[in-house]
Amino acid sequence: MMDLVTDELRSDILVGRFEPGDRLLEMPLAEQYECGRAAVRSALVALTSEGLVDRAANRGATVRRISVAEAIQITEARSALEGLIAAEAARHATAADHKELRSIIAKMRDSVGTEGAKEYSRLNGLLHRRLCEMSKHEIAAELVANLRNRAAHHQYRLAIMPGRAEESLEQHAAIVTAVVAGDPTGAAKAMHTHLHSVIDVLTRWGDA
Amino acid sequence: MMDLVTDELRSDILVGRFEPGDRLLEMPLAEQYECGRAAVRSALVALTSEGLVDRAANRGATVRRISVAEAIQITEARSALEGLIAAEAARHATAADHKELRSIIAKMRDSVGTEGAKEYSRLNGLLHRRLCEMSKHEIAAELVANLRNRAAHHQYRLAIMPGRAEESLEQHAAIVTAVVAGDPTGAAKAMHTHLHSVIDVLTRWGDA
DNA sequence: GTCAACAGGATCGTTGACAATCTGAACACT
DNA sequence: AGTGTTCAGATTGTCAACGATCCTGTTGAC
Repeated sequence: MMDLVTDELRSDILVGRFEPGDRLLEMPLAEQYECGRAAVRSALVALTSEGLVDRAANRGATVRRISVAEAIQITEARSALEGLIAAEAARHATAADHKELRSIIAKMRDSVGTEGAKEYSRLNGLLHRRLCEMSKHEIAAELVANLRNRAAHHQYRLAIMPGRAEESLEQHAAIVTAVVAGDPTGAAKAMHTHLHSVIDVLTRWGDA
Repeated sequence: MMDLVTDELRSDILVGRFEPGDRLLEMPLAEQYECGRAAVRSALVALTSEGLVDRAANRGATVRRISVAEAIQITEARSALEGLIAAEAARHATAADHKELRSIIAKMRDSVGTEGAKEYSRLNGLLHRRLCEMSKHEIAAELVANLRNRAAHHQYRLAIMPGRAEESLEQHAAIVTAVVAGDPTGAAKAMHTHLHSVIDVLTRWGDA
């Protein structure tokens, strides 16, 4: 029960059921998840370590608000780590993995014009997540997953930017091409250019 | 009191007061730190999120044991992140920072032949930590600090290897030279070669 | 009208006791 | 001897209540 509450609360924060700045009162959460205050406290401690929750002594917890400046730093760190992941994925990916990656890119290409940004965003997340798994680099994968969670809100705002999908599609395709070619340094470089283009958008966002 | 216990327990694990595999029973720890079981539980949850403690449901917590393979992955992730940090440090370091870095290198050079590996290891840690602070990159610095903690045990075994200090001294000097020169890509590269030499040692260690 | 002191409410932090679960050993059975 | 079973001990998970702390709105003096 204890770990379940942690997962549910994290999930509820990530999907926006709780927004940045919202207070996370122990008693109401205990009722909502049908558990005791102890389980909620445990979850809040864990999510604080993960950087998703702010906690002040005797003043309670809130959903952590990530500034644009922080989102940029998070993306910079992701760039460093996902470069490593892309390189390792290029080394370890199997033929079946190659097929799956190409299939994801194809679906992304389909969803660009037709459907809303939601499907493209889902495929985007799926691609990055599968690359993490293929890299067999558990440490880097865990850190990247955490960073992605922290900036989830900004990622979403970025995904619905007009024209953004077209731009990022080619970058994603370049990453997959390098991984399929078994080119570690090429894959890392492609990942860097992709995430640095994200940083560019965030920077312009911060100035405005 | 609650957060204090977390810090004390983490510190006790890092300095080896508890060794990998040791059980962390709630009741004895509560007596040792003169607090209630709740505070200990809270600390165990937090340290589990940090990767320092293993917890199995209803079976208690132990100090996490890091294999050589994991230590290698940790160092690879550090290489990616500290490359970023070295580059940012090269951008942001002030004249006073340059002076301090050169002073640390000088002290390292002194301690190589004369004193035991303990002083060199201390300066090594200090150098990396100061670079993290100078980079002004809080996100990367936090992640690196965590990774360093996770592999603390292996770092220590590595530090007392004969001849290791001489080899790593020149690598550290190269990093500082690039940072002082305000050369971000050079600093990142120097950091990469340094940490990849650490990975080499760990790899030979793993084979043996 | 402004500011400090104060009381009330809300919320967290801590404690102690109880329930649930796991571990290991003793024991019966084949 | 080997295997399955039962039971006691140890340890964690959960709960309810109490005390401590902080925020808010009000009161009163100046």
